[in-house]
Amino acid sequence: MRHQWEEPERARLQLSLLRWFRTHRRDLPWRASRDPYRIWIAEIMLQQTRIAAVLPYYDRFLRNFPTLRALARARQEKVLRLWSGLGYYTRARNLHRAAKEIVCNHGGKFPHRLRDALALPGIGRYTAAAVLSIAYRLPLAALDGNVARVLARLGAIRGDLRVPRRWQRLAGGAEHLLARQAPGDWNQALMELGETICTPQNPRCKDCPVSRFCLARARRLTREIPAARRKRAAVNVRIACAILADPRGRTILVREPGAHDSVLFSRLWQFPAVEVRREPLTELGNHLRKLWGFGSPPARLEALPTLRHPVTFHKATLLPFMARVAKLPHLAGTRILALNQILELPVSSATRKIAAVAVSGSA
DNA sequence: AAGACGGGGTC
DNA sequence: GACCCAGTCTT
Repeated sequence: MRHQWEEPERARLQLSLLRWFRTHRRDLPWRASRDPYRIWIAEIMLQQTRIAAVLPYYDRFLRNFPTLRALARARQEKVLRLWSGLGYYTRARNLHRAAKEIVCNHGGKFPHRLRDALALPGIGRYTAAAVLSIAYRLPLAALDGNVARVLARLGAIRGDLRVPRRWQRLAGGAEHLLARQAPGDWNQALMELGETICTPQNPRCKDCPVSRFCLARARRLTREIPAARRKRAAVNVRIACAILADPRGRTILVREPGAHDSVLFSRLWQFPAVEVRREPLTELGNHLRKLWGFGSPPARLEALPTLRHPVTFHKATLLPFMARVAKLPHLAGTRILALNQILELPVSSATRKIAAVAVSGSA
């Protein structure tokens, strides 16, 4: 990749892609301004997450926290609630912490220096480069999954792009190729190309503005590049959970995840749950007895439809059980609220799914 | 260098 | 159902 495009070839490639971007640039909410705060929020939400998934969250988040200072002032519970369903909840926790640090150490303004940005929690090389190049026009190349794929094809780089050695090489190529007169546009152009044209499968080379520079295309390697990521073997888990309903239609949520289900419930509010080894009903009953302490948990648990919830390599089968109880216990680390109002607490998608079957099951 | 961390679009 | 995404952090 290094020195692959010497002048004037490099300048031609840059102009071709930048011209294409000016006409194909989509109107996305975070492109409406160059406010570093708004760009930062977008970049964090977009980590490992598609644009379509982010869209409904982005505007709502900015309405609730219009400024960096507003975010820094907020309660973490509210930040997580607005992140609820988006996944990778550490991002929200880090975002909140970083906002506080920026208020304390940088006067409430997103830092201009690369090393200051990198020192913030949740901001790595990619995000720092993206925010600083777009908001402040700093000449930093943003290397993400899309850009890596585009560069690998342009330079006919084979093998797993994620191995550090190869990623470093791609980063070098990205720096070399960076259009320094318009780094923000350049980075976004590369990402946009990767997402809409230079896609993982069936790239639309016919529509590609830089196909004539592409070594993979010349060598008919677009299908081989990039190499597939190696995948981890799936692990099956069964989780039994209890939806308890009192006469007023309220239920109880807990925030004491067992070690096994942290990935499912992400240390957010959840229904009382236990990983099933043998017999769901018995084991869930035991779990509830422990939760209740010396009181008496519900006697009859009614099975609701089973749910599948795959997350990463975990293939979870959720076994929801519903029980009517006369009175819910008031315990530390628990919350009692109406079943149809659990979205007022930060919960994972698994908890949302369970609540949905419970609502339809109890109707 | 490898693993953990969510969720859903897309083919 | 598999693949993979506008990655970062920990071990």
